[in-house]
Formats: sequence, structure tokens, C-alpha cells
Amino acid sequence: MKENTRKDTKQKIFDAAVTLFARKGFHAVGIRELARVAEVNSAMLNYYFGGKIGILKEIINTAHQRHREAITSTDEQLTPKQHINRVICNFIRFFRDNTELALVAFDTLPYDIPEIIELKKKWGEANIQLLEKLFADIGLDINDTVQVSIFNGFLANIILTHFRGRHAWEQATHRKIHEFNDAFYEQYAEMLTRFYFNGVNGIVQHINKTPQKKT
Amino acid sequence: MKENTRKDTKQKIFDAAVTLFARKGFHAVGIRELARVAEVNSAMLNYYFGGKIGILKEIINTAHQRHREAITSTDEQLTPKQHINRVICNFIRFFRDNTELALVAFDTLPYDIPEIIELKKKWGEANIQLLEKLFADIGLDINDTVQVSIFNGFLANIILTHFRGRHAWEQATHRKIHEFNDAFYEQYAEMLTRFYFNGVNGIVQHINKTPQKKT
Amino acid sequence: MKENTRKDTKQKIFDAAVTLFARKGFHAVGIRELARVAEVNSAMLNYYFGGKIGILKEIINTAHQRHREAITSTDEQLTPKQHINRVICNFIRFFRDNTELALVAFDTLPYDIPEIIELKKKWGEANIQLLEKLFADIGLDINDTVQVSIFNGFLANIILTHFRGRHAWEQATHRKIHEFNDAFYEQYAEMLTRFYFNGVNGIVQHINKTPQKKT
Amino acid sequence: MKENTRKDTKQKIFDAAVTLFARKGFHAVGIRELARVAEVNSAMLNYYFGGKIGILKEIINTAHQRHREAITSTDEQLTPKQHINRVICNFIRFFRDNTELALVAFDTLPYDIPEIIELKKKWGEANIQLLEKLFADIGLDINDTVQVSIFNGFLANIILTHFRGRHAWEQATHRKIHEFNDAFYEQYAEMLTRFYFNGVNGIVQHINKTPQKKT
DNA sequence: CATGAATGAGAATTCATTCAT
DNA sequence: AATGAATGAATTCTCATTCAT
Repeated sequence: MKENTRKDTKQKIFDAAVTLFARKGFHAVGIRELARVAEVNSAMLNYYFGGKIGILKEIINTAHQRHREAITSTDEQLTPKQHINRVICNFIRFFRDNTELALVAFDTLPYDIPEIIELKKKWGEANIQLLEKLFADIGLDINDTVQVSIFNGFLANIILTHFRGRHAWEQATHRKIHEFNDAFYEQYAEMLTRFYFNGVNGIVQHINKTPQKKT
Repeated sequence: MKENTRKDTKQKIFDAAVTLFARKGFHAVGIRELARVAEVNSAMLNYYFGGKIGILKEIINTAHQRHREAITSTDEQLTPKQHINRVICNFIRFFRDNTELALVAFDTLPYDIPEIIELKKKWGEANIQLLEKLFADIGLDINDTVQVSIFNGFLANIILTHFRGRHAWEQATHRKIHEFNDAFYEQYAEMLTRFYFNGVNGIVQHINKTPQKKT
Repeated sequence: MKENTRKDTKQKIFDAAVTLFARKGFHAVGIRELARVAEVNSAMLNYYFGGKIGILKEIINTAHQRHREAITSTDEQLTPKQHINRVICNFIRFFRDNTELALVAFDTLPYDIPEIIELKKKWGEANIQLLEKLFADIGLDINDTVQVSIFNGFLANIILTHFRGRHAWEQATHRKIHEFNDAFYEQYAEMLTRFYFNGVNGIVQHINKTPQKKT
Repeated sequence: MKENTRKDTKQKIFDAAVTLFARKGFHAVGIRELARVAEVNSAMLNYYFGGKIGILKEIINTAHQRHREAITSTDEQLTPKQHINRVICNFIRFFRDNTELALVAFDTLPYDIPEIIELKKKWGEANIQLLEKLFADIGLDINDTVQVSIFNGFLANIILTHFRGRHAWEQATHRKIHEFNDAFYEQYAEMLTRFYFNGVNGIVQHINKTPQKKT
């Protein structure tokens, strides 16, 4: 007796792929394992996604779309510190809701699959533009390579690092860490805002005292 | 006429593995490709390392040993700010000298290979102890989960993130970025020190004003 | 709005199959490709023909029926040379009008599909009877294995060879050869008649001089 | 206990491929069946030939090389009739010794495999040059499309047709036809020579009487 | 130490066909 | 009559590893 509606099958493949890719990496997951976990015939995978790479593409696109939505909801008038806090809270929200999706989309090494390289480039360029507004707002110089190198993807990365570590730990121990609850992430956001705000301020003040030119 | 000494063959395999694993990920690299790049017979790979996983193990061990050496050379008497700066400089030195080695060792997802999970756990635990000294020195509370969550692996990760991005870019574009020279990394270290020091200070001061306990 | 009548769908499948089988061979063509080219749902193919082999069967039957019709219209009273010329013209007409159909029906290797073997045998035996009349008319001995070996399927094959070569060339170069027009085939038929008539005569005369028996 | 020398394995694959491709066609033969018939591990097939297409390539090259050797041994001073007879005898020798090889090489439809198209083109062009000498010797006009269309590949094709039919019959009935022995082929060669010689003469004489121009 | 042949399991994908709608 | 989802077997090819030389 088939209980699947059409939509189910594709979604089941997608979900299983996100989970497995996040745990083992794209290349370590075979489509047979994937089909088994998704409880789906392995040919369906090609039927819906055109191949294994097609699934990865859809994961990457979905992740970046949600990521972008999470970020771009910061268009109100805010003080720099509020701005930072809003970005951090959005990031945390996004990563909490999409931990494995984000890990797959942002961590998968793609240098052997040209299509994925292109896709990552495309999204990477799109993201840079989003950061510029924040950078300008808090007084950082978008043309200073050193500053950009430090802060480009900084907040996303530091938060991603937290979730990567948490995920790794939970996978390795097969135990969920209940400590990481709402209360924790409130504190986390507040402290990270403080840290980032003070850190940036220290830099901006120093630069204003001793201006320097960069090629 | 072959000029290979014993050491050469093993080293050639190791070097090729570091490069290829860094670019494509562990599972995406086949031993035939590896042997071809290393200009070595593919059976030699099993002879010297006992298998593909053996190579990864050796890479992880080598990376963590060098990483540890780089960190533990900070046993002199230093002010907190000097301490931070020293750690940052050591990290940068380490990652500049061992970019691909570190990327393989720290980024390879291993949840399908029990031996690698164990190895990573072992090194992970060893590293935490190293951090405690720094945390204590700059006034952070090692028992506060939020603080630990932010700062655990923070410096290593923010620098690793830089090198991961740089490596990704260089691989994708097949061009070396000459901007990232000694002068750049001097500035980078200085600015990151300032950022970190001010950021931590902001937190410590705030906590001292409103102390709170965490399990 | 779909304008397909029932007959359309079946015919579209048949036509696409003839074209594709002629170009790539029966086994090299998948039913999905076939359905795509025919602009038809792939399930229709089973609905109308009972399976992929069913299409091939219908092609073979159609080809042999038309082939037989083309040949058997030579029942008038003719001189041997006229008889030969009539057969040649009929063959040419048939192959020009049904090039791909004939190529599929006569060239498809079927020794892995018992049903097709049987079908080919059936038509093969039917064709031999048709040749006997021609053979007797021009003085060839139907019981002489050597003569039969040379002339059995001779005319059909030499003409088929021409169309096979022409088709191959046109497919490989994606260009139609306009040289092969009505005028060309008139000359072709005339010259082939002459060649065949003189060739056969040389043999018949020689045999009459030095009669020989064959088992 | 392995009884294979190195050379055996490759040869066994080649031989099995020739037999199977001749019987069922290239695409109808799977590599697993091929490996089973050759009594060889199916991976060896890729090891030695780089893939299924690689085997076909080698078959085509081998066939054309032997074909060319068989033809080009006619460089003595001969009368036209002797020349024709020599070519016919060489063809028969070649096809008797290499029936299946030739059937695969000359009959395999390749319009879906670009590499094979190129290979066939290459050999096709090479063969045309060989024919020119014979054509000139017996008085045919190499620039007359009609004549070339009739005689291009004529002798090879009429003999190939014989062997194709014989092979098909023997495969379908699973019985060898012992009638086709040395004595038969001597007669066959003689009669075909006579047929061809008289047929060509009829054409040449007719053309000399009523010369015509062709574009 | 080094080689190239060999192995058997597994990779991703496509196959012809069936079935409920 | 027609559709699109589903199936399970089959496809070619590659995998990491072993072994005799």
C-alpha cells in the first residue's frame, strides 16, 4: 500500500540527503544508502533531481535563499549596535533552523565539480553585496583588504563554527545537547554582539588615530 | 634510472594526498588518482600507509602535532595582550606553512570512519587543555558555556576561515593571491589582536558588573 | 490543446522508431529517447506496441510487406533483360521511398531475441520463392549452391549497400546529398541492369560450355 | 590456481567481444556477459581497453589493418582479369579468416558514438585510395558518380553479404554449413570473377560507344 | 621495494515496464 | 487515451585492496 503523495518522495530524498551529506560529506554518501534512508526507490533520485549533484545544487540554492531571506530582513533604521545584534540574531535563527542544510551548503568542498564551483561563486558574489551595508554602518572600510579579510563572513563563520562543532559533537556522541536552548542563544547573541561591537570599535578608533593606506 | 630513496616514495604519497584531499575532500580522491599525482605505484600506498584511511590518519596526526608545537611555544611570561598576539602570530605562522595540511585535518568530516572519529576526539580533548591557560590569562571563565562556546576554537577558526576562503578562491580561479604577503599578515595579526582584545575586554567588564552563574 | 487523434500517436511512435533505429541501432535507442523524439508519453509505447520489441516487429513486417509488393508487381511477360531492369527499378523505388525502414528491417541483428529470429526466418523463406522465378527466367540454376550464393539477395544487397552507404554518409555529415536525384537513379538502374545482364550472361555461357554438377 | 598469462586475458576479452558483437550487435552485449564468456573479471575489460568502446575501436582497427594487408598484396603486374581475380581471392581469404571480426567492424552502426564515427571515416577514406588503382586498371571512370556508386565497395560488399548471410544462418540454426569448403570458394571466386569481368566489360563498351559527361 | 595484473564489491545512472489516476 | 510516478533489474565503470613476481 503506497502512502506517498507525489510531493513526499522528493521531499524525503531532499531531507535524507541533507542529513547524510551533513554527517558524512557529499562524496561519502552513496545513492543507495540515500535511497534506503529516504525509504524511496533509488531511481527516483535521478527522476526528481537528475542525479546526485542535482540534489547538492538544490540544497545549496535552498540554503542560500533562506540565508539571504534571514539577512535581508534588516532594512529598518537601527543604530550600529542594534544593527549588529539584529544580524547576529538572524544568523542564529537561521542556523538553528537549518543547521544541517547550512553545513552542507557552506562546508561541502566542490573543487572537483565545476557546476558546484559556479554555483558557489554566484552566491558568494551575491552575499558580498549584502555585507557592504553592515560594514559601512559600523564604520569599517570595504576597500581595506585586511579589514575585509577579517570581517568578510566573520559573523556567519563564527556562528557556523559553533553549530559545526555542536553538530560534530552530537553526531560523534549520538547525544543531543539540551544545554543549547533558547536561553542559551539569547545570552550567546548578546555576548557576541558585545564582543563584536567592542572589537570593531577598538579597530575603528585605532584607525582613526593612525590612518593608513592600502593598495 | 629511478632516483627515489625509500623516504621519497612515502613523502610523495603524503604530499600528494594533502594537496588532493584539501582540494576535493577525502572521499572524492581515488587512490589511482593519488598514485598518479604522486608518481608512484598505487600498491605502494597500501605498503606504506596500510590503506587510504592510514594516510588520513597520518595527516591528522602530523597536523595536530605541528599545531600543538606552534601553540605551546608560548610559555614565557607575557601580558594578556601580548599573550593573545603571540597565539595569533603562531596560528598564522602555522596556517601559512601548513594550509592544506590543516584544511584536511580540521575540515574532513569523519562520521563514517570510527577510527578517524576517535582520533579527532583525542586531539580535540588535548586542545581544550591548551586553551584553558589562555582563557584564564585573559579573564574568561572556563566554566561558562556561553563564553566557551564563543571562544572555543575562536582564534583558530577565524584564522582557519581566512585560509579556507583564500585556498578556495585560489583553487577555483587557479590564481595565487599575491596580496597575502608578509606585510599583509603583520597587519592582519595586529588588527586581529586589537579586535580580540577589545572584544574580550568588553565582555569581561560587562560580566564583572553583572555577574551571572552558568552550569 | 492537443490535436492528436488516436492514429497520430501510434504513427508518431512508429516513425520516430524507424528513424532512431536506423541511425543508432535497435539496442542503442532507449524508449525514453524514443518517446521524447516522438513527442509522446513513454507509456503509450507499451500501450500501442506491447513493448520495444513490438515496434521492431511491426517495422520488420511493414518493410517486408512493402518490399514484397514492390517485387511482385513484375508479373507481366518480359524478356530476361526487361525482367532484370524491372526488378532493379522496383528495388530502387522501394529503397528510395523506405530507406530507413529497410535499413532497420534488414540490418538489425537479432540473435538475442528469439521472436525476431523467427520473424526474419519467415520472411527470408518467403523471399527465396520470389527469386526463383527471376533466376529461372535469366537462366541461372536454382540448385547450384555457388550460383545461389552469388545471386541470392544480390540485387537487393547491392542496392541496399548503396543506400546504407548514402544514409551513413548523410548521418555522419548531417548533409543531404542532392546528387542522388531522379536523373542519377535512372542512370544507376540502366547501368546496373547492363552490368548484371552481361555478368550473368558470361556465367551462363561458360556453364553451357563446361557443364558441372553440384550437390 | 591461475593459468592465465598476462597476454591471455586481453586476448580472451577481444575474442569474446568479436564473437558476441558479431552475433548480437555492440549495444546488445553487456560487459558482464562479455566478461562471463571471456572467463575474465569484468574490471579487466576497463583495465585493458579503457571501456567498452575501447574494445570496439580495437576491433575496427584490427579488422581494417588485416583488410588492408589482404588487399595491398596485389602489387604485381597483372592483366585486368587477373587483377580482379586476385582481389576477389584476397577478399575471400580475408573474410573466411576473419568473418566475425569483419562483420563487427563493417556492420556496427556507430552514429551515436562520435569516436567511432571518426574512426570509420578515417578508414573509409584510406580504403577509397586503394580502390582507385583497380578501377583505373579495369577501365572504370573514378569521376563518374554512378559508376563509383555501383562499384565502390562492390566486391567487398558482395562477398561480405555472402558471409553475413552464412553467419546469420549458422547462428540462427546453431549448425555449421560444411558445404562452404575450399572447393566451394574456389568455384565461387572463379564465377564471381567471370561475373564481374563480363559485367564491367559490358558497361565499359557501352560507355565507349555513347560517351557521357557527369558533374 | 616496486610493479602491474587481478579481484569483487560498489559507484551512479538508465533501462523497459507497470500502475494508479 | 493519456499521464507521470514508481519499480527493480541492468547498465558501464571505478573503487580500495591483494598478490605473485
